[in-house]
Formats: sequence, C-alpha cells, structure tokens
Amino acid sequence: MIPLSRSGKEVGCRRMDEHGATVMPLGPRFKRRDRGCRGVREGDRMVRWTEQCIPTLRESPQDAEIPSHQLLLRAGMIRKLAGGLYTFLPLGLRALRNVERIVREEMDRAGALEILMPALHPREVWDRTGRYDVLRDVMFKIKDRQNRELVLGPTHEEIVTDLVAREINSYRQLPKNFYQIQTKFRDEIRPRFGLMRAKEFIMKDAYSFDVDSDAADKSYKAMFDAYVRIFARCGLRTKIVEADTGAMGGSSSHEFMVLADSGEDGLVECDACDYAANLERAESVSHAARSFDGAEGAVEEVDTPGARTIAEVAAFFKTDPARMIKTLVYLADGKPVLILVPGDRDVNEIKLARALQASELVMADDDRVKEITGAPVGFAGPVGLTGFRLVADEKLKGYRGGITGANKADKHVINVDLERDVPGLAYADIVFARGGDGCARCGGTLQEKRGIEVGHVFKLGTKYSEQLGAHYLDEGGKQHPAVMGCYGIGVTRTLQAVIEQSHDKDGIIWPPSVAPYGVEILVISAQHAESIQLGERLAAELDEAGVDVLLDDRDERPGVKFKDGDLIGLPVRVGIGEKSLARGVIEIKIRATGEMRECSPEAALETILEMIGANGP
RNA sequence: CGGGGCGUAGCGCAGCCUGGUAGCGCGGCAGCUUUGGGAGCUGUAGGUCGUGAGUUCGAAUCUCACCGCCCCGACCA
Repeated sequence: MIPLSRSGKEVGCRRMDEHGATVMPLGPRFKRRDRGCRGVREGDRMVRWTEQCIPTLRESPQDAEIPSHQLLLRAGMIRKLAGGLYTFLPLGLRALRNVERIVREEMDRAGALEILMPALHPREVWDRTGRYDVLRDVMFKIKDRQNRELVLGPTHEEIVTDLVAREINSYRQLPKNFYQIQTKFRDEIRPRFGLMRAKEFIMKDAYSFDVDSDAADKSYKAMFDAYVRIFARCGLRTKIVEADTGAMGGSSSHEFMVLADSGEDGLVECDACDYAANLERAESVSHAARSFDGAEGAVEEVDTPGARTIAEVAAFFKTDPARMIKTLVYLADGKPVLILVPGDRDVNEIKLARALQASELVMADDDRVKEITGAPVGFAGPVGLTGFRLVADEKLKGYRGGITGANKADKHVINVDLERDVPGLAYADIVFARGGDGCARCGGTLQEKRGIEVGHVFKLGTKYSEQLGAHYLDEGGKQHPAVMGCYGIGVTRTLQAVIEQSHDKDGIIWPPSVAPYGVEILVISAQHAESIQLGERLAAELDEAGVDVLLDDRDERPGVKFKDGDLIGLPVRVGIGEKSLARGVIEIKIRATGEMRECSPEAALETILEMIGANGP
C-alpha cells in the first residue's frame, strides 16, 4: 500500500482510495481494442488529471543526464528508489504495458508460447552448465532459511532448457519456442541512464528448440522478422548489426540498435553496402598501406630515455602515434605470443582470441614481458625477436618507416619495414574497427555510430541442450540434442529508447502505439462551466469510441497545462477554452507535427478520430 | 574496482575558501487578485546542512572515516 499523508494527498495525487489506487468505476466495460492509444486494459475509461497521479517536474533532477531519463522523471513516469531501481508511476506503467503488449502480440503471431518462469533459481541449475562461475559477478546471490543457495535470474537459458529436457521427448513435439516477459536481475557494475541499464529490469526472453540447425535457422529468422515488426510498431528506427555472442556462446547473432548519441554500444555501418556490426565484432580493412619518412633507411636503434608509452615515444620523435608499431605480449593458452598493432589502435581481444584459436587469452604481466622480450614493459618490438609466435594486425601490412621497441630498456628502433625486417609475419584483423576504416565486405567506408541495444537474437546451437539433457528422439528412435536459439528484448530499455528517439525541447513525443493515452483534452479554464462540460462530454464520447483519454481538469493556469501537455507528449491534444468557444470552435493539435485544426464541438469526435487514424500506427 | 564530481527544505541551487547557530527561486498550504504558453501580492508551514567521530568556547563551513548518488573508464547476456 502506498503510504499517504492523512489527508489522502501526496505530490499531486488526489482521491486515492485506501488501497492506494485511483478509484475505479463499478463494472468494467469490455471493449475490443487493437491500438495502443486505444486501450491497454479492458475496462479503461476516461481519466481526470486531478484523479491521476502525474507529478510533473518543472526542472530536471540533477542525477539525470540524457534527455530520455530527464523526461521520464519530469513527465512523472518513473521515480528512483536507488541506483538502478525504479518505480513506475501510472503514466509510465501504461506506456510500459503498451510496449509489452506489442511484444506479446508479435511473439504470439510468430508462434511463440508464453510461459512464466521463476525469477528465483536454485544455484544447482547454474552449476550444471558451469555458468554459475561465468556469471558469478552479475548474479544476485541469496540464501533461504535452510541456507540453500539461490540466485535471482539474470537470464533463463538453464531454466527453460531444464523444462524442455523434462517435457519434450519426441521430434513430433518440435519445434517449440517459449517466451516470457519477466523481471531480470543483474548486479550491473554501473547502472546508468535511468531505465537504460538497471539492476532490475523487464525483459522479454524467448528460447527456440528445433530438430536441427536448418530448422533452428527458420526459428531464428521468424524471431528476427518479429523483432523488425516489434520495433517498427514501437515507432523506433532501428539498425540491425552483426554482434558478438559473448558469454552466451553460440554461432551467430544480431543486435537491434536504436541509434542515439547516448547509446552505450559503438557500431559501424558501411556507406556502400548493407554491412553493419557492433564494434566488438566489426571487421575492417585499412584503406591504404602506410609508408612514412625514412621508409628506405635501414633499421636504426635510437635512445629514447623514459619514453615508454606510445604517446611518449610519438612525442619524443615528434611524430604521429599511428607510425608506432605497438607490440603487446599475450599468453594464448599459456604460450607467449607477440601481437603487433598500429600505435593508434586497440587490440580487440575477442577477435584476437579467434584469430589465434585460443580459448584462454590474457596479457602477460610485467615479469613475463621482461622474461620474453628482455626489456621492461614499453620497449617490446618484433625486430630480431625469434622463437615466439608473432601476429600483426592486417592494417600493418606494407608498413614502412615504422617505429617500435628495441627490446632494450630506453631504446626504440626506427625505419622498420615489417616485410623486410620481420620475415614470415602472420597477419590478421585483430584491432577494433573504427569510422573511416574500409569495409571488409565491399571496400566502402565504415561510419561509426552509437546505439542503444534494444534486442538481441542468438543462434545457440546445442550447448545448453547437451549439458542439460534436452534431447529428443527422431523417427528412427535415435537421440539428438535440440538445437536452440535465444532472443531477448529489453522492454524497459525499449520504452526509454522510444523517448530518446522521439522528443523535442518541450517534452516527449509519443508514438500513438506506446502513448499512455491517445488524447489529452485540455480544458483551459476549469472554472468555465461550458468548457469543462464539453470536455467531459467529448472525453466520454472518445472513451466510448475506444480511445483512451486524459482530461486535464486541473484548476491551473493555462500556461502550466500547456507546458505539462507538451511534456507528457500525448499524440493528440484537444484544447477547449472560452475564447475559441466564443468563435464556435475547439482546437485539435498533433503533438508530433504541430499541426493544428479547428472544428466545431459537434464535429469534434469525428475530426479527432480521423486525425488519430491519419497519425496512427 | 580506478579516476572525477556531488550530497544544504519536495525540486533546482547559494552559503563552505576566510568557523559565530541557515538562505534564494520554484513547489506546498491559506487568502485576495488573475486566467490562452510554467501569474501577482500577502501570510504560512517545511531543514538533526548524508552519517559518525574529531578539532574548537562555537562546525553546513576545518580534519578523518564511512554511506549514498552522478559522470568517465574497466565490464556487459
């Protein structure tokens, strides 16, 4: 129960009943509704602002940085309990339910079956795949009174696979795709940006089970297509990128990104073909081989006292860091490997591990570096170093006139021509791609962008089904592990992404499909009887027509109501005031376009419905 | 976990350097006036200045420790 002051009032909340809920009318009406702005729940009805709880804020709370987070708070949609933990207020919850509804409808349409798994799991389930250790740090771990170890589920591969292992026996029962919309718990290293990265958040997760990888590909494609529809229906423009599979394992995956400067993920897209990939994954080539001054000279040792980092050495030689050949010592499955990359580039360890076919890859510590190169950290170089595996980034191909460590303290070598001076060097793409690189597919140029990951689809293979015994019998009675896929959508994050992508200086601009209400009726003066009566009547009519209406009946100054209206950003705003009424008209304004129309009160219902239709999903 | 910043009334902030018992704007409440883009006047309520310890006659202010929050990084299904 919401604690209320004795008067039953609290920050803009009025007329709450003893259960802390707004008073509901008797006997819900049941209506068929198929549009977001036309209803979330059966039995909805026109809502008066004075009876709702929409605590808008004039100013942004200081701990909100990005527009969507500020607007969620200012529009009275969410409130913070603690870092990464938020309460959804009525307006925010309505929008969230709309996203959920779209997700649910599209998952159902795609043939997925909704279930609901526990959020609380016994540790043993996670031990069975070894992921207790993998995910140890992100899982919230608790004990019950019997001292049994439990975790709050960060994801559900183990749980669903265990279910399938018990319930699915025959190829006749496949394919199956189970999904749920449920709260996930992750002990994020750094929660941030409101709902964007929270410790507790709502996720739609789906898991497909198929007889073989061809069938699994079909399931994957079905989910991929469903995701395209889901995000389109949410009014989002998404970019689909190739992604790394990370701790999930599996063979391939795609992420659905909402492009935004505040996005946490970097990605590149080609300006010539349709290649796009997460930076963790992106392949790229250099546009041209690099040759520098002194390219013709012989390798020469130079004293570089105290110059250890790339920046220091570049400064010493008064040259570009790109001219340096950065030499790093890694241990690949325990064996030392020298890795060469351009001085202005960072090693992508995911790519490197793949290139080396190493299952464990760590940087050598200072002692090992000294042991291997014969020099302290900062002076490693490939020239003359034998007996070790050497791998260079392919962007170093044709590098001439480079500068690198001499494997002696305080010394570097110049005029390095890798082909000449380091014979037999192997090349691979092992650095992070970046904007301006060449596209590995078509040779076009990659553009670097940032995005919010709202969806992620994976082909998982048989990793989990084998470990958890999710086998089925084929026609010949032979046992096979089911081939799996998994598919996630960050529901709460998607909601925030909608706002991040659709707002202006005045507030949110809701796509109709997600908007908490379809129409706001703004009665300019609550004192003016004719206005308020007309507002109520029109609200009732719209309600009857299946449109969710918020009636701003507050006794506030017009400016306050207009500002709040823009802030909460419902798709259509109907203004009813004495002045326009004197001319026999009311005003209808589309939030997204600013388009304004006037019509007579008699024609209002029809006009509004028409405008919603024209601007609907 | 490393680096940086911030914690003073519901929200946004000043005061802190140079110690003397807390202030501004918005918001709340009451009244009057006002009513088409965040009104005006009057009155009023509201703060153990994040917590704890220390220095001092005296601490929001100085010192130390802790807690919380935000940003950057590492990490990320």
